[in-house]
Amino acid sequence: MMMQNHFDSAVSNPFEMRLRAVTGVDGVAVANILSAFGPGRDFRSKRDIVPEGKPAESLLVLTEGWACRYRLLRDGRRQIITLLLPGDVCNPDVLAWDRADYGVASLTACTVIDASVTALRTMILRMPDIAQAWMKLILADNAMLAEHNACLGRRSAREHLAHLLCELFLRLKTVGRADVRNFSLPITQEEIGDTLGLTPVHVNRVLQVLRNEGVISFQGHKVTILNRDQLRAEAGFDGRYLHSGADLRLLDSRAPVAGVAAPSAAHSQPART
Amino acid sequence: MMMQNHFDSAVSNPFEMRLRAVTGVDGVAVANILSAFGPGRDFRSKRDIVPEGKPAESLLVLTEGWACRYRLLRDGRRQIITLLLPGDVCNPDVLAWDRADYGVASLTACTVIDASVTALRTMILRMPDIAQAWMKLILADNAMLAEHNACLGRRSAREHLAHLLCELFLRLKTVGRADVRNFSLPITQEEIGDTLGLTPVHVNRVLQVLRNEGVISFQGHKVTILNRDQLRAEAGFDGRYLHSGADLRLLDSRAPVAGVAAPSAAHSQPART
DNA sequence: CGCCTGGTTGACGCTATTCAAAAGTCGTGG
DNA sequence: CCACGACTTTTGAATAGCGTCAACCAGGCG
Repeated sequence: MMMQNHFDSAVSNPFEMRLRAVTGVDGVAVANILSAFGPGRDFRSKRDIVPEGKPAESLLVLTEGWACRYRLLRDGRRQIITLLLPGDVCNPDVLAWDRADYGVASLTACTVIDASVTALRTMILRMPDIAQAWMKLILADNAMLAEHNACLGRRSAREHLAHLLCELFLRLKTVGRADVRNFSLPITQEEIGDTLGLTPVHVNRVLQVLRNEGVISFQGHKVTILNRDQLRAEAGFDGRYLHSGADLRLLDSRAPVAGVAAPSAAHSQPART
Repeated sequence: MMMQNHFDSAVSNPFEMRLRAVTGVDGVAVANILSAFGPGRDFRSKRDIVPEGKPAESLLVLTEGWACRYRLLRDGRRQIITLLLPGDVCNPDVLAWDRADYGVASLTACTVIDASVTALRTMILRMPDIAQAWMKLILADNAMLAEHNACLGRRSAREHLAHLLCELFLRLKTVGRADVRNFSLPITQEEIGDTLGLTPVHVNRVLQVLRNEGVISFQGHKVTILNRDQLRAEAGFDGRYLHSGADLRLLDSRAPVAGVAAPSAAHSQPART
């Protein structure tokens, strides 16, 4: 069953990294899953990958760049349901229905690999551990949606934005796309607003407050977390919902992570409980 | 594998109804799934069924009454992630992790049946169609969470409340708990607020506007949808995301449903497009 | 060089929150 | 049957948070 797949460097493949982190599957199962996918397709920035309500015939995984799932209201208001990062499954529900309730769009230039649904389904039917792996991926998605509900319903704009930055940092970390305290946030403030349920104007203002207070720096779509403890505290962030094996202490200055050079203590500020 | 289960009347069992509606599984598979569950446990109103962050050892299904999944922020703010109605799975993620990210609480007196996770897992491993059924249940949950995100992020209080009423009506309908245009809404306005991300005071005000305009009537926790078309239009409601086979035309006065006596035309108002 | 997209800023308005209190409602016990 | 207390619904007034509108600025690209 194991066959050649289209990934050159297994280690740097974000989908494989995420698969291992979330599902805990072993090497053979990983190779089997990956073997179902074809070569990548490239998309320019801000294109529909799957238009809303349009049936999709294959399951898509983002391997490079940023994308999103979105819902549109009739009058044009848009809610970004999930920001999709490298390694994320774009449309898991294609495993159950051929028509998704949402659209998938690229936010930057990006590349997507796809697998035929029937191929995945037979694989799932024959290999129970792979079925379990997909179940975990879907449930991880579920957990993220639940947390976002809490953010949208009960957190202030400031808390919500801080929460988003914490989440993105950890998610990017688990696919090897974040530094010790910096990461790239290559989307517009309007798109951030569509994610948080805010207007771009308000996103801008809140962002500046966080900047002026020295919690983060943000210039040219590069974010640096200057005060991990404060950011985490303001967000009320507890990353366990990510179920991604990411080391949650990455956001805690009191618990530097083994295997990482001690974070420059000169810049990180002490916790202020 | 088929064995006696604890349901007296298969037809009126809401979990079975939902299972059939969402997953489309046949009689044998349904019986197998049901056979994994024990007799019901009863809960008083407003109790924790699974406290937040506490590990659960079994999968729970609500068969009577209302409950919810919720998340608490440190300062006491609560977001109800999902309202659970008869037939709903309380904690699907127990299939992947033993510790849920949210709590489950009863909102009314209710009864819950449970199945051991290991029993379900072996069943899933051996019977692919049952694995597929659980996948669909989970993805249906996912779809609902996504829609709620759009509600929380981009709908006004009024739109959101209208949307909630539409959703509850259809969901109750698929488990046989709603009339042609009435249903019972046995929770407090504070709990509605925790669902919509609003304060109870504001829920009260919005509710009254809808009442005064004759869109709904609402007294003693009984809701009557007086003007289906207006309610649906104001909510921007499209029930396909429910994936429950519910007849979406139940909310459209122009398409009365076969098999149902013509809704009393004297009371239903004409569409006012 | 001018256009276009995206970021920034200010003034103003509306939606929903907050605080507070009155008026039901319901279960319980006398 | 009535009285009591706890919870829920309702109402009002004041406020805060975020949205809207509009203008201006900066950078990239044809």
